Amino acid sequence: MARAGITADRLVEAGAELADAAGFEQVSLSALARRFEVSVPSLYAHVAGSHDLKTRIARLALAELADRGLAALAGRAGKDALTALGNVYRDYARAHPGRYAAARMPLDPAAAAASAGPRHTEMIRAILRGYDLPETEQTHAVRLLGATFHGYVSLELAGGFDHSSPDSERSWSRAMDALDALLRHWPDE
Amino acid sequence: MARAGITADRLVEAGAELADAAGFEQVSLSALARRFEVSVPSLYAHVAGSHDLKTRIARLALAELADRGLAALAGRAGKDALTALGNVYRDYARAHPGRYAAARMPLDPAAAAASAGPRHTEMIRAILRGYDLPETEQTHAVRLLGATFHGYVSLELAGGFDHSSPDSERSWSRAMDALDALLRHWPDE
DNA sequence: GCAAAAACCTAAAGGCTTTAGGAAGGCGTA
DNA sequence: TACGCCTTCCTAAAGCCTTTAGGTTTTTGC
Repeated sequence: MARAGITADRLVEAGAELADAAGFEQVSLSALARRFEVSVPSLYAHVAGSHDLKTRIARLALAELADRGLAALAGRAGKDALTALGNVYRDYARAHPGRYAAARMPLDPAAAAASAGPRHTEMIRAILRGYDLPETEQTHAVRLLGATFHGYVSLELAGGFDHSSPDSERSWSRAMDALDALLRHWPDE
Repeated sequence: MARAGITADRLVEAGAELADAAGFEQVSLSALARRFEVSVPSLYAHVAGSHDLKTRIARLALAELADRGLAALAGRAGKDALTALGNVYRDYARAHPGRYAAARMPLDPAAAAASAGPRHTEMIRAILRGYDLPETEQTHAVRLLGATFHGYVSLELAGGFDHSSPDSERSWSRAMDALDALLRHWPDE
């Protein structure tokens, strides 16, 4: 019988597509085996199991997000940079909801360290260079920005802002205005 | 054989406890059947299935959160109220991680409308009364606050702030300072 | 006290993961 | 070219989960 030419990367890519189309929780070795017309145990030659596959999808998503973020930040500073990075997260989550969900999956310390996670922190730190925050406040601001980006995107994705006016587009724009204002007038300790 | 005296409420309560102890994704009819020493199909007399059970746990969590929020807001205004509500979310999530995860589960429109979700929006709106925001900006601010609370708590719960200094406690406190400052100096449209 | 409703049961089908062990395709080398 | 080995793929089987179907026992209420 002809070989299907499966590799770990092809599995992860197909898993990511499935996640975007049907939801991250629908990703299973069974579904991928059907997709590649191969028996389920065959997949164990390429990935160590279901958890391994999902972890790889998470790392793919984190890396894609970091790549896009870095590209968006190039040549921008201040509010321009802030908005650009925010839009990268938001647009990615809306275009690839399954991948975004994967990126939020808790990774064990080993996998987390090997992921693009730290690059995300770096990107937000880079934005802060356009504002005038004391060194001791940097980490607090990074956490607040990360939380707000993630929180907004995740609530919007869950449909929290559907069917209510004003539309989410406008709220997002005002959220960026607000974060910019906050960073320009960061409260004293 | 003696009856176990199972009711939907007891199932939901046990499910919530299991979620807090082992994680929301570990909640299953099988686990609860073992817990009550009853066969799995018996549970279908009380809940409509696994999804129904999880939805009920989500609604329980939303209601508990709203109750605590309301109690915390009584007699407070301004930054005091802001911090109090933020702490309710954060403390609840840390004390009941499984329930908190359940509360974040996407509900179908019918279940969402019957849940305590709208009360949460009301609570944040109440906080805004202590600040001077134009009517048209209220919804934007509600969304930003909700997103930031949820985002921070969810990142912290996922361990995002572990093993890095300064400690999360301090960042949280500064986040409350920052949100207060933001609401006092909300940027013009 | 008896009927009906409610709580519980076994049986069974179907989906998912994972391990064990066997067959076949393809590549490197003699 | 042909041999052998590694890798890819297979079937079989066990274990866990959900859900439906249909039967029995306990409890409740008239």
